[in-house]
Amino acid sequence: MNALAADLLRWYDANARVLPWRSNPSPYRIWVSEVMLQQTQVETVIPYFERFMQRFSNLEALAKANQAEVLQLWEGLGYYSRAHNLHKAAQLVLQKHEGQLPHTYAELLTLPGVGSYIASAIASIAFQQPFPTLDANCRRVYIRLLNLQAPLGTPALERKLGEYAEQLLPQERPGDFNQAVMELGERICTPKTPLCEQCPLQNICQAFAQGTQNSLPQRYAKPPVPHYTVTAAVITQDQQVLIAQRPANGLLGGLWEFPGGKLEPQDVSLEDCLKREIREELGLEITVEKEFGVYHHAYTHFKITLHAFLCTLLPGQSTDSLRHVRWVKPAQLTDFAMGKVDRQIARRLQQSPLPAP
DNA sequence: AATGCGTGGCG
DNA sequence: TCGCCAAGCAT
Repeated sequence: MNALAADLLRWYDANARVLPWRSNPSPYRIWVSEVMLQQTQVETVIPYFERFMQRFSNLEALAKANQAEVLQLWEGLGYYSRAHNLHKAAQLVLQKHEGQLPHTYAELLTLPGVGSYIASAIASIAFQQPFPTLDANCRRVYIRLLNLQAPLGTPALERKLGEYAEQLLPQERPGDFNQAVMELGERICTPKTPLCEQCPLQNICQAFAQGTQNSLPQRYAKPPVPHYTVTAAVITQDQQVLIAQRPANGLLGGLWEFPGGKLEPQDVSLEDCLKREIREELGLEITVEKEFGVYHHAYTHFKITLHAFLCTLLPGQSTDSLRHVRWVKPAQLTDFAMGKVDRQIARRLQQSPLPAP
């Protein structure tokens, strides 16, 4: 084993945190943890993982679950296609692999939601196979060790990182090595103000030697994010409110919301915007009664300011033919998975009585 | 291959 | 307050 791997594994053995997916590390638990950890930090994932495992303690339980319940347990974690893909993949494994997660990298890669990182992570951590992981932590650690100045994402850099990861990976304990690099990146070799004094690799780190660690890795500047004004309708009737389910794919796919949409140039007012959106999306005519809060939120690629309004249906309007809407009492809103803003609106509804008919 | 996809924590 | 960043994947 190379000296770097030996040093790092020694550090890991002495410092590795106790994490739920490290105790009782079944392939299923490791898989779920890796999907949840995608673009999401360890501290955020822990409570979600615990709840998920309590409800779906094995692959078969997950495969047989309702999609709605899976989504509900995922609410707040974001990137909801992960939940859809995980659920689909569990059903696929149950049908075609007799409930056993495949052992090979190539087979893992065919599962929906499993890409090169997660396939390597499962193969190495669950099945002790020598596949190097290359996530954001590993990239940062290797870029600093080698003092690489190229911006993230450039092909030459990616190739170099892949070769380096391959070269460092020990045949023994590949899964622990991968986790050690990631945990070093998360706790010591952090994006801002890394704790180089505590780093077991300080003496071989070229960025530390040059004093460049704080400016690595380099990135391309991100384009400015657009800001939209959005309206949402809280349509009430007989002490119930109308919610609508979003399309299965795309932003907040499959989640429930208070219907509405973006303010367009032709809208002369927020009220105008909301009436138009409800007409276009649901074919319903509404009366906009009263403001119900202003909400700010930042998604990955844009920001919104959302104006919610209490509304009522005009006489003669019916929702009977609409498949993706439900009338629910405020207390029931908890049963429907929602994004953050709509959940805030739902909570406010649960705290304030609806207007009397 | 460039872009869309959530949310929370941090400085 | 606000931009940055995170155990990436799909298309």
